[in-house]
Amino acid sequence: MIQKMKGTYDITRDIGFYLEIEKAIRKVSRLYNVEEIRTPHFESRELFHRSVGENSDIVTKETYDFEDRGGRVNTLRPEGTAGIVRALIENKLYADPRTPIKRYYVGSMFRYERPQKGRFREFRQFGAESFGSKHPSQDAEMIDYAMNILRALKLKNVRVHINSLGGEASKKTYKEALKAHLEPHLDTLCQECQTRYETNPLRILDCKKDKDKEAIKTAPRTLDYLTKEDAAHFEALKSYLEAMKVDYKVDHSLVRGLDYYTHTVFELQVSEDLLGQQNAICGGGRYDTLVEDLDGPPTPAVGFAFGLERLIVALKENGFEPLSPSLHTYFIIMGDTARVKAMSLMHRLRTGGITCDADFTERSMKAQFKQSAHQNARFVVIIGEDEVANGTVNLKDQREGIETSVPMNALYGTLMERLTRNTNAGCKDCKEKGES
RNA sequence: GCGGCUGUGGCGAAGUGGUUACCGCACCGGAUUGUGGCUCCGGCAUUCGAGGGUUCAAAUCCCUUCAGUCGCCCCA
Repeated sequence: MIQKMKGTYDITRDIGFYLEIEKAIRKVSRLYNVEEIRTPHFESRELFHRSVGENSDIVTKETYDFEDRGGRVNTLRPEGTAGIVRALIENKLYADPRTPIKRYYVGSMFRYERPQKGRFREFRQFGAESFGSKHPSQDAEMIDYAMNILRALKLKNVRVHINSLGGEASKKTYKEALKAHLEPHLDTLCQECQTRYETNPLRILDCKKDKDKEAIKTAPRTLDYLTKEDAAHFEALKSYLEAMKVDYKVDHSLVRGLDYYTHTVFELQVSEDLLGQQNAICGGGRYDTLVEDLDGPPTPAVGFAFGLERLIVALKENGFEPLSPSLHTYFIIMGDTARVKAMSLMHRLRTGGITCDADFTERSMKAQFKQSAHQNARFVVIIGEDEVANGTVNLKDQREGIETSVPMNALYGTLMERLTRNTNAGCKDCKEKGES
């Protein structure tokens, strides 16, 4: 038997979760005036090397690279931002008069990692980006937007962690201060951190291995090295968050693994007993130089990304139940001539917006009734030789248990009348129709 | 990349060398010749993740491999 590739999965029973999440995404994104964008699942390898960072874990050991028949070097996208930025530049979206340019995306990302709880090789992210504003209110709006997605899904107990790395100047002086501080303690750090000391010293801060070591505990904090302007940006962000009643926690160890972040970085975390070390369901931040680094015009930007698998684990723990599809009518068919009539009637009902299904396997009547129950059908329509002869069908209300004989040509009208009579007691589909 | 645990029908789950692989749920058929949910009866894996080996005999022992899961690293 051919099996799915390691770290991938088929969405079968959980499809309802994805549909509900996508629905919430569309609804909330509209409120923030954010449009969808869809970009390719693979890009040139160079794009990710230049954006995510040559020394990031993602690029050094996690990308799916392949050479195509034309000799081009492709990479399956490991994250969403790089492709969006490329599309922004290539399509000159920055020239759109409606600025900032705000776009969201939902789709698969790929990283070659050992799968575990909340982590897959093909996984799905929902993310959003805003291009063209360097104002802290834009950072705040993005955080509020992300939190509102969770509110729409009724997810509780989410903590917002924020920190600031500052702009280029702040980052540089901080990096020097950090290196100066760490130098005498270098030999106490883990092997990997000793390499990071040269390649990416910031990341030493959130190393789990060295977390409790003296050198890390006493390390300087990014916030203490911000320029006056950068510090003001962070303070303003906090006041906007407070204005929107977004609770946050300043987290000095939050530096994040992608090289392109500047100023604000943030994560939305659920408690560790749900997802262990994978408890960040959303991560994001500002990246003011990335567009320029990728040969676009200087454009400040801020964005975030959700891991949908992790979000679903959290939703399940919160008792979230996607709506299960319900069926208006199930046809129970006895005999070939009845089947012809039934097909005709179902076509008529469906044309008028009534959902129906029937048995297509010539099962016993008993089995067909069982099936109607499995399908959660509100009504059962019974049609056999007698009914065909009389031009009627038997209509049974499965909730009330009442069965009546209805002329075939009156079936649609009768069903419509009964389905819309008491919608609050009735089917979910009708309720939804009423809402929109 | 490293470590722990696991892999028996659609699902859950017994079985640790001996004959046709317990059982439960689900499913199908019948009792009830056209009315679900309850009850009763019957059916439903030549095969135990895959491949190889040991043995008179393997789901059970050995080797290899694949996959799942949890953790480390890191990340969404």
